[in-house]
Amino acid sequence: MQKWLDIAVSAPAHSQVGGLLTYASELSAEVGQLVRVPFGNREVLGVVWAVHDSLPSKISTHTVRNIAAVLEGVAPLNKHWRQLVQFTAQYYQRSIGEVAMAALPPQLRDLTTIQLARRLKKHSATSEELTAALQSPWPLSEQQIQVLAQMAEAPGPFLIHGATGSGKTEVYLQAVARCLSEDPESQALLMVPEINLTPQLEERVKARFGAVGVVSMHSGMTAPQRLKSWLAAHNGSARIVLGTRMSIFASMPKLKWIVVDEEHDASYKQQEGARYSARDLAVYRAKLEGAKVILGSATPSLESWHHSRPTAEGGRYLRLQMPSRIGAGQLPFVRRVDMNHQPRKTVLSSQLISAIQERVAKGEQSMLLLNRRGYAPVLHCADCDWKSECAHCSAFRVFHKIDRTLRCHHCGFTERVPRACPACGNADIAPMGRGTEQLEEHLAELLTGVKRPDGQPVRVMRIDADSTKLKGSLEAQLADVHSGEVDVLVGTQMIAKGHDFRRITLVAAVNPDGALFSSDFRAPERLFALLMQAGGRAGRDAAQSASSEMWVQTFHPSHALFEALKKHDYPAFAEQQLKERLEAGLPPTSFQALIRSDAKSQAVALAFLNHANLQLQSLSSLNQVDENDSGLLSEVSVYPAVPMSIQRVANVERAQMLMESPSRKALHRALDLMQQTLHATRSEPEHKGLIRWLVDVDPLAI
DNA sequence: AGCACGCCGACT
DNA sequence: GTCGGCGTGCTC
Repeated sequence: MQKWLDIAVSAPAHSQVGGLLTYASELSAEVGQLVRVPFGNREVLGVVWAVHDSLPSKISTHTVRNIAAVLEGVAPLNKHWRQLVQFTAQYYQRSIGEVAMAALPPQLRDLTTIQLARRLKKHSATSEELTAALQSPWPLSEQQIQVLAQMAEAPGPFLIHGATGSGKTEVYLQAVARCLSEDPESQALLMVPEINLTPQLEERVKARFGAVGVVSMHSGMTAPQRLKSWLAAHNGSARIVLGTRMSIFASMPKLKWIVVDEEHDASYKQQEGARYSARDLAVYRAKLEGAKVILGSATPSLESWHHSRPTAEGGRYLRLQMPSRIGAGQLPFVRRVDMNHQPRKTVLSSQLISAIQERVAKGEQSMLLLNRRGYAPVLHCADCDWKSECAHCSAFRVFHKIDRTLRCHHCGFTERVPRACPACGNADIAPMGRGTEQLEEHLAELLTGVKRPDGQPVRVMRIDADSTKLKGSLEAQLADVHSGEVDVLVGTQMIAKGHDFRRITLVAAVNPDGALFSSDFRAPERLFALLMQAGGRAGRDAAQSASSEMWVQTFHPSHALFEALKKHDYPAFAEQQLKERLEAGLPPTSFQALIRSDAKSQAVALAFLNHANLQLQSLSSLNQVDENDSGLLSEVSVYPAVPMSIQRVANVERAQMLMESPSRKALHRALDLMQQTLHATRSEPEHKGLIRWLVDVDPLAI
C-alpha cells in the first residue's frame, strides 16, 4: 500500500528545505529505517522519521517523489536515538536531517546500496564474549570503594571531583565493568576530549576488557574503520564505545553507562555545524535511556559544579569527592615568581632558570607552557610603525623563524618574511612579543654548558601544533620525552593535556597573566583548569612527587586565582568565580546564545542582525505572539550586534549578537522566533551580500 | 551544504 | 573560438 514518509535528509536549517521532507513509498518502510531518496538531481541518504497513511495536507501532490531504496541490512535507528537527534536539532537550532546525517558514519552516506550490502556481509555478527574484567589489577583505595558504593545506590548524574592521580579512571572502569557483567547485553560509552592525546586510556580499556568488545569513534579514523565501529555499536556486538564528542550520537541499543572524562574540556563543544555540547547531551541521553552518567574532572566546569551544589533539595547532580592521590603521591608545590621584581622584559626569571638547570643536572625533566605558537606574534617596523597585518583578516601574521615565514593563524595566508619593511624600506624590522619557537631558542642559549648526569649536553624540545603537523610526529616527539632524551619541553597547552610524563618534576607557566583580566569571562576558569592539569603532570611518580613543583611567573602573585592554585583548592576558586558570575548575571546563572552573521561588508553583517532583532521586538509589541510568549520574551535581553573581536577572516566580515536570559525556556522560545525572523529577513533585498548566519547556543566564548 | 545553470577573462 | 572563474538559485 502507498505510504507517505517524513524523511530527515541532510539540508541545513538556513536553507529553504530545513525541515523533514515528504516522500512516497510503495515499499514497506518503518520509522528509524535508513533509506536512499532522490534529492534534486542526486540521491542521498535519509532516515525515516514518520510514516503516514495519507498525504499530509500542506504538501501538493505533484512535488512528492518516491524513495529510491530501503537499506534493509541495517536495523532501524531506535526511538531513543531519534529523540536524542531531535532534541539536539531543536536545542541547537539546526535541522533534524543535518544532525542525523552528521551522526552517521560518512560511508553510510557515500556507499551505494550494493556496496553497503557487501560491506555488511563482511562484518556480519561475530559477537564474542567480553572479558568481564571485574578484577582490578590494583587493590582499590577506601575512597574509590566509597565512591563506587554511592554510585551503585543513587541514580545520578554523578560529578566526580577527583585530584589528578586520585584514581578516577579506575572508578570509571570498575563502574563500567560491574554494569557490563550484570547484564550480558548492556553497553557503555566512555568519552574523552581528544583521543590522540590519551592513547594510554585506549590501551588500558582494551587491555582490561579485551579488544573485541571495545570500539573507538573519533574523527581521526578512516571511513571503513568508522563504519565498522558504528555497525558494531549499532548491532550490539560492541559493548564499550570509546570516543570523542561525536560518539555521543553512537547508536547503542543497550546503553547503560556513560562516562565523560575531563568533563570541563572545551573540546566537548562542537565548533562547527550543529554546535552541540557532548557533555550536556550525555546528561540528557542518560536520562532518556535510563542509563547512569558520570562526569569526571579535577577542575569541573562551573556549570557542572553549580549543578552539583549540595542544596537542601539536593543538586541536579550528585557530587562525589576524591581528594587524595593514590599512594604516597603529593600534589606539586606551587611557586609564584613576582615578575615586578625582575628586570623589564624578562622572559624567564633567574630563579626559574636555575631551577631548570638543577633539574637537568639531576636528570629530571621540566615542562614550560607558553600559549603562543611561532617565534613572535607580530613583526614591527620601528621607523614607520608598519606591522605584519594579514591582507585578508583583521589580525597580525605571526613570525615563524624556522621557515622564515609570516603566517596568518586565521586564514593560513603565508608569505616569506620580507628583508626590509614593505612600507618604508627600512631594514630594521623586528619581532615583537614571543612565542614557543623563541622560547625554545632562548632556553637553548641559557642552558648551553649545562650537562646532564651522563655528561651529554642538555636537549630542549618544542611541541605545538606546528611541530606536530606531520602525521605521527606527535607520537615520535612524545616517545622522545618518555625515553628521557628530552630534558626541557616547551609547548602550548596541548602538552598539558592528558599525557602522563612520569619524569617531569617541574612545570612552569611562563606568562599566564593574559587570562586574569581577559574580556572573556571564562578565561580564568580555563586558566585555572590548565594550570591544575599541567601541575598534575608533575610528579606522577610517587617517588618524585615530594620534590615536584609548579612555577607561575606573574605580575599579580597575590591574585585570588593563584592563591587558590597554591592550595590546590578548586572549590575555593569555583565559589569565588560563581559569586562573580551570579553578580554579573553570567552563566551558569543565566543562559546565552549568539547569533552570528557573515557578510561581504561589516555594515551588511551588522544591519542584518539588528534588523532581525527589530523584527523580533515588533512581533511582541504588535501582539503577533500570544500572551504566554510575550511574557517569555520579556525575560530575554537581546544586545545590539557588534563586530566580532576578529572582525574579518579570509575576507569575510563577521558580526554577532548576544541573547541572554535567566530562563532557558524563555531563551529557547526567543530563539525559535528569531530563527523564523532570520529566514524572513534574509530574503529581503537590502541584505544582499549576506553570506550566512548561524546560531551558537551556550557559546563558550563571546 | 551540494550541484546546477549562467555570464565574462586567458589559453590549447 | 573554448575552458573555467564563482555568483545565484533549487532541492519533497
